[in-house]
Amino acid sequence: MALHEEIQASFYRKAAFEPGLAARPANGEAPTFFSAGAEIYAQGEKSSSLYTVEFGAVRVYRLLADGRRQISAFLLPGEMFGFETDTTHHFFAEAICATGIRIQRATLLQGDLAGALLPMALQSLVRAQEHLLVLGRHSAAERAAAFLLDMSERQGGLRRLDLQMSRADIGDYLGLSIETVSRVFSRFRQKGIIRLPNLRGVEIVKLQALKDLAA
Amino acid sequence: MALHEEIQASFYRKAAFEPGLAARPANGEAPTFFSAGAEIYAQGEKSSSLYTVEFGAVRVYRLLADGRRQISAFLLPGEMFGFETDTTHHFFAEAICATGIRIQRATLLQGDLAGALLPMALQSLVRAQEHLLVLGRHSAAERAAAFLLDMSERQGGLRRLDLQMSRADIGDYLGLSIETVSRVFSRFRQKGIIRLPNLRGVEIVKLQALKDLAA
DNA sequence: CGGGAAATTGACAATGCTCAAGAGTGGTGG
DNA sequence: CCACCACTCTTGAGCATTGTCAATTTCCCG
Repeated sequence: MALHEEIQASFYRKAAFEPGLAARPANGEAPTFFSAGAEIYAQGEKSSSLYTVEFGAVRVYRLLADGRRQISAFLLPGEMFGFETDTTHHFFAEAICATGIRIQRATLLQGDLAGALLPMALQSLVRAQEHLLVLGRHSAAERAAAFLLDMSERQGGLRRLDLQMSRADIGDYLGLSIETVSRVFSRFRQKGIIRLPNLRGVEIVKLQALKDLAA
Repeated sequence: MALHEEIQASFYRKAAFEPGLAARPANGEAPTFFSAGAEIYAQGEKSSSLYTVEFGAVRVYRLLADGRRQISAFLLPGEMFGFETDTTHHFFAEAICATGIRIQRATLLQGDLAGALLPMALQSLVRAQEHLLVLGRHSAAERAAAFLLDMSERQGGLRRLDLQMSRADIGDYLGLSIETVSRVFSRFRQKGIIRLPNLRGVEIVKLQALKDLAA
């Protein structure tokens, strides 16, 4: 059984006992499954849908010709992405780990739904603007602290984070090299601010220390 | 006669001869005038309006406790700003130079207008995401080139730019110090890519060279 | 267990920042 | 109208932070 099938099956098992988790959108579409690294859409592709993360995680990014990458957003369950001003995608979107995505065709989004969409778009805008401050005016340590706090808050203040994304992903999100990300995390660990129980896991020990750092 | 009154008077004088310039929005509201440096709104203020630049230029920014500033956007004539997810402003907005702003109360924006608003919000989102790439993964020279090209394109491809904003503004927009901005501009001038006819003016001489740099 | 990818760590280099001094502008008042 | 003055911009020198390159270790996952 392939990994994503395993996940899919476990999702449905869980859904059978937790009806809220399986709540369907008004149009009744079922989520589509993507395994780790799978492309959801590519830059230049025609855009005609909106995407909502059901479970898993997504990275949305742009590439430069020389291979530099900027991840503009990580999307967690419940979050929506794929807004475009025209009919073409200007970004790549990939599943970071086994991920379920609910896809809504844009044709269903005319009329009333445009109004419902505005808050989601504004949410993305606020996130992007917050991110601008981090990239423009924060040191490496401040960026890492802000990232950990953001990820924690977006998971309801959870202190044990399963980040899913690699150091390369984090670096390309924060505008840092993987080595710098690793060094900052190590320094945080040495100071007892966080623990790194496993490769992709982070536990926040001194929350206030992180908040002080995030400035 | 105070500066902004002078400006306002000159605007109306000009308007008398150029009806197009005095064109009023459908709701008939007249623009409000702000002199250079005047605050349009402040972080933490209650937000109940949307703003459209009629003439002049605006900077929207956030401040950190230690004085670091990140300008998230410059707004030029015809562009709209002030989108918020809740009823509080999360940014400061100031006039860069003598500026006219059309203010629309949010109460007028319920219903149908929400749909009309979405494209404007998405436009802001795209700009912010583009800006993320610049701040995260571009060198100082690439940032400056991207900035000049963006300003030029937003003015219809004009090659002689009157930037209005100071080096400090540009630095806080690009995540660079004023000295670095100045040095990069000087290097561009030495290479014959641009000319700097006066303090706030830039003339693009080798457009392609800038485009190559912007990567 | 073992292979391989990811992460960590170290040494060095480069980019951009800070501090400081000097030059150019443009606005203001005499 | 001109000269001054304050402010911004420019330029230089030294330094700090972060990036690059490389070696080593750790951690998964078969």
